[in-house]
Amino acid sequence: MVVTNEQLADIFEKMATLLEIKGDSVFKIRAYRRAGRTIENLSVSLENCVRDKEDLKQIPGIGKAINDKIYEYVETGRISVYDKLVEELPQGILTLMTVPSIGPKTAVLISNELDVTSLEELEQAILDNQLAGVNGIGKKTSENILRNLQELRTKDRRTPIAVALPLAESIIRRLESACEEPVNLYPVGSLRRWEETIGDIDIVCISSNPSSVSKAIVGFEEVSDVLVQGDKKTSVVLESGIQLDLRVADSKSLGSMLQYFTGSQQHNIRLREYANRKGLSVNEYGITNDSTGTLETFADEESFYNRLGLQYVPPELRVGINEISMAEKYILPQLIQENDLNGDLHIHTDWSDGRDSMEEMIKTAVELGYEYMAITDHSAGLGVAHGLSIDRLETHINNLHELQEKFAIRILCGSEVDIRADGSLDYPDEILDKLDVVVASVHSAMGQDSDKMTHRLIRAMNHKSVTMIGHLSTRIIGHRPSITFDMEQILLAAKSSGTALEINASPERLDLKDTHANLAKEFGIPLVLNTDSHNVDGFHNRRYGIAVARRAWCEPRHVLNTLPLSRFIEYVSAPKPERNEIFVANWPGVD
DNA sequence: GCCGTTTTCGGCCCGACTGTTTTCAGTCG
Repeated sequence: MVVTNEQLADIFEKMATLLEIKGDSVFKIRAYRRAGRTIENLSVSLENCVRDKEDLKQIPGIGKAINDKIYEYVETGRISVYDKLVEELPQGILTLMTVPSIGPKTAVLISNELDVTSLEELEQAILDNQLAGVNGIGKKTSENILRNLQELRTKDRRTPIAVALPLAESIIRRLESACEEPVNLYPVGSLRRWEETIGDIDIVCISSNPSSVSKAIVGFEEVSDVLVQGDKKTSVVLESGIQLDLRVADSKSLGSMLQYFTGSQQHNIRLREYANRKGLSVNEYGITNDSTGTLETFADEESFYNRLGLQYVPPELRVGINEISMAEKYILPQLIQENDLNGDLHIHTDWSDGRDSMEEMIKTAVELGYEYMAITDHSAGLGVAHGLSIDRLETHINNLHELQEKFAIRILCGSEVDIRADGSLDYPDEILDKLDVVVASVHSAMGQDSDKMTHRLIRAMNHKSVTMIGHLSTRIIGHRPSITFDMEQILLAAKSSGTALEINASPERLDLKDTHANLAKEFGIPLVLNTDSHNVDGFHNRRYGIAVARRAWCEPRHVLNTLPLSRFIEYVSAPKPERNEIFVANWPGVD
């Protein structure tokens, strides 16, 4: 049986909920929940750790009890304590709690009074007027539950960041122009932490007339429902099903507000625990000295963190694992930024399935200030993408050489070459030898079992012409799951063969994902941040790829295409086994 | 259940809003 971290995270999250229903200690519940979140964000596979007999207690938030339960689950596929909890609690109670506004207390109440075990039965019971009137539940609560229940069915729980971010940006622009008084709006929450999917759009607002902002948002055409409208907080649901929370702040405490609403919740809990140990209490308004009772406010986040004796923690790192203890020692990484990139090495044109011409794509790369780029149209095997036959590829290469004369950017000849089912490449060696950059990717036979897929990928990596593996997992967020393979073997092979791994910034891919990119970085494998652009707008997706790299704790030195041109050329010109050494040597003075 | 430069026991983040309550419990983030 394969055990994924997601399964383990899910089971501990469920356990926390079951204990909540049972009315167990809130601290025990919090410990399980925290363990679940930690496991979710882990880059190593716990299954592998168990097989290697590693001590999981060194992971923050995992002690003896949870360590043993993870071992039990990996070894037997069950956790007996969990099974017992499920058995002793009413059937279907976890399902009831998936409805917003139904917490543990309400779930127990509904379960006891109405004898329902599914959402369909609950809906019917409410429609039959059985819920309103049950102790503590009035007409309004009953209506709320019904509405939340029905909404749950129609909307996806989380929205991809590439949908949520442009939407938030547009709302912010429109709110700014809709208000008469000057207003400052800041996206916070999972959006600001650049998570790959977003729960709600959270915005912090500063204005001399906050109620006018609240009024403006409620009046927007696409608002389908108003959930909360108070002095400090307004929540609405948009037609798309996305919830938007607006929170009013005072400019003198903006730093604390941004910090608090950026989260993550887990980070904030850790931060407040840390502050408590120093005799300070933290809330969204500032920091209170426990002995004097005086509240100190902060106009920006940096001074807020510094007051606590901490280095500023970039939002992408605020996950609540070990960033606070590292900030305490001032050893957080200097994360990569968009302008660190000097090139893009995965670009399609209208020669294969791209929309824009080579000239247009090159011009855009020049405008971005890049020193180099690789044009990498598809290989012949990918018929649907109008892949290039050998003859067309040779013409393509000649055309690129001619174009090179006209542009002040180094244009590398490349290809995104299909990795066939057996791990061979879609072009013969003679033509691959003529290319500067080869992105090898899986586009077919994605259902292979883990062994077969692992061997297939390793065979491709061992090819002397393959510069990097493109979008390793091939997942499409929300549509297609990752292919299955043994990550550790892939990383070992990438390292020994001198093959780089791509972070594909295309927002529906984000592949490698953050935890895998982090693992690759730890293995010392060069990462390449590519947009996989199919038109000129595609280049701007690099911000999503940068977010993945930042969430993976990457500095510029971990990413190959931050190298200046001469050093990058030195890297790709060297035989593969020598490349890792060159990559490391090209960043002198860092360990 | 986890954790510790005060601790191996005794702590454990903090506030806004709603609905149904006449003072607060439940939920959410």
